[in-house]
Amino acid sequence: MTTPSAPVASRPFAEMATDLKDTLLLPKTDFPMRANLVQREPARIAHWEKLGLYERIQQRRAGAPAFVLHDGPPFTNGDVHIGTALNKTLKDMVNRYKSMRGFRTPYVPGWDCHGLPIEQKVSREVQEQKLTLSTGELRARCDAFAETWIERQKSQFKRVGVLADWKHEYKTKAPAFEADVLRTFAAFVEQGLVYRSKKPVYWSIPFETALAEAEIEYQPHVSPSIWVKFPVPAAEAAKFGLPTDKPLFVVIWTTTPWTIPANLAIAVHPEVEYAVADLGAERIVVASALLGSVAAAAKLETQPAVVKTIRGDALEQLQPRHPFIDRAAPVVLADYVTTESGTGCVHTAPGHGAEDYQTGLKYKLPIYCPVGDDGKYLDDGQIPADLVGLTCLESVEDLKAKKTSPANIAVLKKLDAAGALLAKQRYEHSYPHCWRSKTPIIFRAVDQWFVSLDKAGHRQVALNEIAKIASAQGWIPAWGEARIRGAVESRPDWCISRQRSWGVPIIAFYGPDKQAYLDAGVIRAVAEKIATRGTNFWYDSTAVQILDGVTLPAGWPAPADLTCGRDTLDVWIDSGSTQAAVLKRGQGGTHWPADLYLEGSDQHRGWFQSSLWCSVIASGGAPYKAVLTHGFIVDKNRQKISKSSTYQKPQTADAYIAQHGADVIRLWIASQDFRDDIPVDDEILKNVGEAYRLFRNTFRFQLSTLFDFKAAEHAMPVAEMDALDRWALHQAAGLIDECTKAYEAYEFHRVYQLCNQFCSVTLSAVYHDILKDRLYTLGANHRLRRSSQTAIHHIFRALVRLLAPAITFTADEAWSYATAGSEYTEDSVHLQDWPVAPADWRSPAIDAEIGALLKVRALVNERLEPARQAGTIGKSLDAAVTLQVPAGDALALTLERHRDFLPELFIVSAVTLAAAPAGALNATVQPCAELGLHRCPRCWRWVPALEEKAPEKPCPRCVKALSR
RNA sequence: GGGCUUAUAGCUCAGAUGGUUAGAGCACACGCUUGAUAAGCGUGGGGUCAGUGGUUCAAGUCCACUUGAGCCCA
Repeated sequence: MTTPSAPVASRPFAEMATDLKDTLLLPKTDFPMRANLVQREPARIAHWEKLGLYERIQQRRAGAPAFVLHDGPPFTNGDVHIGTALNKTLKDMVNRYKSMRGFRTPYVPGWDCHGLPIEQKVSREVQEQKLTLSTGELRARCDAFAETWIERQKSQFKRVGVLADWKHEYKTKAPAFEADVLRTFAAFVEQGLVYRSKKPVYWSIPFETALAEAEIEYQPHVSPSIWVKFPVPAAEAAKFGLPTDKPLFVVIWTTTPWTIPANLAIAVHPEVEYAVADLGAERIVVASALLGSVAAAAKLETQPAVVKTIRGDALEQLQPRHPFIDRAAPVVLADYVTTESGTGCVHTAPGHGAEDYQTGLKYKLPIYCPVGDDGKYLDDGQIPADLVGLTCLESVEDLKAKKTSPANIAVLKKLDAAGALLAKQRYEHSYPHCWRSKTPIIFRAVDQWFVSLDKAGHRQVALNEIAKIASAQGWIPAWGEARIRGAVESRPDWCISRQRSWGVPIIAFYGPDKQAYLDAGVIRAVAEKIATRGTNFWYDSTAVQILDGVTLPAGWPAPADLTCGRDTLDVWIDSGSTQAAVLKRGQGGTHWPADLYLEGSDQHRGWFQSSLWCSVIASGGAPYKAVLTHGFIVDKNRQKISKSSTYQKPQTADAYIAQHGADVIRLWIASQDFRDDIPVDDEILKNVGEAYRLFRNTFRFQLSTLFDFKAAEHAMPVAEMDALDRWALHQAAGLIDECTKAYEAYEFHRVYQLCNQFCSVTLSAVYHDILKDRLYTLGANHRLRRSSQTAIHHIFRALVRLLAPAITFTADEAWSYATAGSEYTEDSVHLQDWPVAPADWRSPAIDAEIGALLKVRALVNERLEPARQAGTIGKSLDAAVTLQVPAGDALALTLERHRDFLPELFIVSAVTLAAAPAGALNATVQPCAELGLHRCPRCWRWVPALEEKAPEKPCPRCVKALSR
């Protein structure tokens, strides 16, 4: 670090002595006007690291009550996005504010390392390199991938000025952390909440593996679409008041004939009108609106006559029969049924579709999936013998030959043979394909692990906790309560298993009969081993090795007969366990529950919820006392940036910082009401840049006017100070109050607005402008000058600290110049206490009086303007003002009392008070030059007479100043 | 389609419990200053408070609907 050399004594000596300007006490500082943030900030970060600023701040508050902001971990798969930087910066501002307020603020940053996006990225690389890796090898690559990004993100967070306990950071892939995730899982198991059931997933037949949404590609595909008749027994029809004199069928439409054997129901819309239509020999039920298209598909020559119409909800629990399997296909109701295509009667196979699954759960239908891992029909006693063993797969060869799958062909034949096929057509549509095999995927229910959320009353506990937090005003903004309440109330049982590799393995074992074995004690025992050896231990070992030394529960097969499960836990269990792995363990000096969680509003359904469930189940209560949320970054049209045409540049934090510097980005973050969407564009950042310069110049001006002021020597007791200075202190006290209130409410944008207004109006346009005359022209130790310097000194120290949480770099820089006289200091502004205005700063009487005078000043300024426009005066000092004052009222008395102060206040050369003829206040302006006044060459005021004896002929006041 | 939210000058924000001609800073225009100078000061223009309809003596502020936008879900 370099200290710039002082440029003070560099004037050419020829100008010295005789130059009156040199006799002025002009402002002087090394604090540069130009911030040069992009270049300079990294040096300050290095300075802070060398100091161990984070540790110093913690030491400074050792023993103080802690305020724990628990960090939600960013996902470690890319550069820090500007939105992520926004989140981290808000956290940093909260921590810095709280720490200055006197709290110990341990901040343990986290990293979310597991999950599909990383596994997929790594898998694609592996695929491109045509490698075949074991699960363990793949996981090692994922680990390395995450680690690389942790390091890069860390440096990017530091670059924005985030201060954190990087030494105690947590990573969800760390063995100790993974062990805690498993302990959370063990708590679920112990309470009997974990059960096994089926749920449909995307399934790749060639790879016999589940796929995630992100792993499927939509491609054009030709499917056989079929209209199938489900016979309604006459007795059933009669029950529902449907005609029984001809055979009656409910007609469904599907493009996946192979799912017909798994059909368990027919869904209709409760409010849609259905028609019983006469086809001559038989009658069919379809949605009235679709009768025409069904007739066309069936190639009927005449439009069938409608015998009867009936609303969908009146058909509920009608029991049509499956066309070729001996069971009913009950009519159920579902809102997703439309009359846009098909028949309005939707073939429902709960084991083969997402909506079908939901409906299945609602009607308590089995989640039936008669298709094996290999895509072939299983012999389960229900599947017709001639279908067993046929595959649903359309191989790449089939696709080339435009052939449909053997299963489809066989089902079509069976339907035809049963007389159930009303119509058949080629159907071209976009269909999901496996990204690796390029074959169509199927939707297929597989065994999953679920957590029951109602069994032990946890949902009620969670809802109670939500209410409790609400009654303590913990949801900020308040609507956060409704948001998370909705998520918690409507959440179905939690499916916690994933058929993935990059995650925490589910410690489950399978016997020879494929029976699953799960036990809390075993999970805990294995977690102990994983805590030291990492989860690869699970993948690299046999059940015998894993269970070595573990006492098995009664009824378990011998370890030699067990195999290890290959599912991993939903990553939301990882993130839901951070409160256990970090807060419960007091990592880095934290405590449970946290005082605050602070994330984007999407996390009501995400991390806030997963943390709540995990904490409620394992610990009986919420892991946070308050939850603060922010919105998302949008463009100037309030549209998400990804949709924006103007913003195609990279939206990384680094890209923004490289252009504006971290402090401008931080100030932008502080300037926005982050509870709503947060717009960013060049104009906004340009405006913030202006505000930044305003703050910087305010600091600079104040520093420069204090160049010869030493508080210990020159500071004046407030009671002895000049009225104007006491007015300024009163204003500053108000600013401190308001800003503190705003920080307490996390309304940083109010701080920004308040400080902006304070600096530009209260200080720059009024206070500082008026002060220049006395600061520059009076003797160094003049009472007024020292009085003003005392006020500036106090105001500066308050203002810098009020802004320190936001513009951390600049505040620290200004603080260093003020306290150490150089660019850097060890006693950083971030180690200081929050400013509190002493009682004697407040003087409402003075404030009211000066306030009244400032109103007159506004009038004077208005009257000055025409003269300036006319060219008769330039600066206001060139004018003499006559005030016409209504006699006898309060204002007249105030003006009279401050008569001698008025020229200084108005920054004019003379003020005369006169009685107002009309009874209203007015002001008239005359150029001093026309009044026979003389301009002092030193202070530029116009005075009745100059001191002719002095060589430079200054005014008497300046002569006095010079004589000191 | 559902849940939650949002809409005040070009930009960022104020506008308790409904009550005089809707405020501030920035930006903009026109000047001044050149002793905060890649700074500072003054004056000024600019808003049918997203739209429509209601309640009321009175609505940016309450109600309904519509439209745009965001997050989440389907």
